[in-house]
Amino acid sequence: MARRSEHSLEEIKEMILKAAEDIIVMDGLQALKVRRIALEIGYTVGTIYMVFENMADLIMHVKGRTLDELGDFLDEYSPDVPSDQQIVILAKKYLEFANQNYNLWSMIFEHRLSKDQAIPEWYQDKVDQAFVRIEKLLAQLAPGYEQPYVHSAARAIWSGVHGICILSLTDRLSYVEIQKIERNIMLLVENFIRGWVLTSESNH
Amino acid sequence: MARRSEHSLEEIKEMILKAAEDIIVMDGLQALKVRRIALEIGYTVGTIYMVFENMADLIMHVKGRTLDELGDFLDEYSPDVPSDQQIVILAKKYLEFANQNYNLWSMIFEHRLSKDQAIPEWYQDKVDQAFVRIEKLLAQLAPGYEQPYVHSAARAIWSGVHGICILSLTDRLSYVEIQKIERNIMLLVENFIRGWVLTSESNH
DNA sequence: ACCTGAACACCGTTCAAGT
DNA sequence: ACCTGAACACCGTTCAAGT
Repeated sequence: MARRSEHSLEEIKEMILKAAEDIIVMDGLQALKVRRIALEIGYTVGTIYMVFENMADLIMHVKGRTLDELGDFLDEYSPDVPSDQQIVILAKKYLEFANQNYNLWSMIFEHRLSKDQAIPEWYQDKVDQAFVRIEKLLAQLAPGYEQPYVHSAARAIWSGVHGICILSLTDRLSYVEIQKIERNIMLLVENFIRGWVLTSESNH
Repeated sequence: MARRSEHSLEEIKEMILKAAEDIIVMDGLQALKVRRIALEIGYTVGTIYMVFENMADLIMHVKGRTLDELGDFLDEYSPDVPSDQQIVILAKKYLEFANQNYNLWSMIFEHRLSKDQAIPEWYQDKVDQAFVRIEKLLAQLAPGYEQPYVHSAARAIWSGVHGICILSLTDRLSYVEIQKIERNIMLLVENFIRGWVLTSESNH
């Protein structure tokens, strides 16, 4: 025992994160235990505390990964359509990601760190990267509003899309059910934009 | 010890729920432990299992209570204002409740029961009572749309309001910060309604 | 019948001890 | 230096034993 050096610390860290993700995808966040991760990667519990401070730290890193994946997924949007349709497409992609990766996605919002623990800066950056990027994309599509107002509108409509997702989605829905949610998202986004553009025009 | 009969089972149940609520309000759901509840009500842990199946059962009852309180609070809305303003007022009241009772309110959405446990019927009824009532109120304000379409729109805009709340709120925000969130809610609701009424008019 | 509290299984975390 | 695994504190839940 001890001093195996079969894997570098970086490799072990990667193995742990991969194992944790697998467990969450299969059985949800509640099924994530140190001993199970240890078993899955062929090390003992102590090893996990070599590369992560504690469980909360490990979970934050899994959440960070999911945010990265979400960002990458949303970047694959197709820019060869009318502006107002792009928002709908982006919103649909968000729904698709949330549905396909439900246990990982919902974990981002379910898990709250205890009051004394501050949100790590690197994590907050990832949140910003994922969501502010969305807001920027939406803001590009805006008519001649003032910058801060555009930002608010983007944030409002995007929160709205997220609200529909979080209240509608459960573990794994059928295609028909997803289509219903898609229609609700379109309802919200299209009517909002229609009302918004209308106000813009009457201002000029 | 044993056979005290100082309180009826109903009284004990009430004491437990009250203690649990107090703990959650003060220190959040994570601070809720059987032993702490037992200490607070002056009984031992075994007693709690006389009136509740387990912790999950107890938590569901606390969530049910919060839903009742939320419903009562929203019923205090003032009907002596223009229809389109009523939605905004209702949405603002929702934000107010969520902010004032943050730990209880967020618990409704944070806590997920393990996969094997089904949602109790009485709890699902309370959810419907709280949220479908909102949807009905919103639906009343609608122009001459078809019934199912009105219902979808109500659900969409209400999910949107909830989305803004869930992404904006944290433990206890200042009055200024709450006002910012209020403005985002108004932005979403007012523009949605404007766009929606517009479509309605062009259909007739 | 009502309530206790020791006992159990399981959890995250630590750290002296091995190589 | 790297890794183990026993030990600790704490958790939810049970149930034989008291009155």
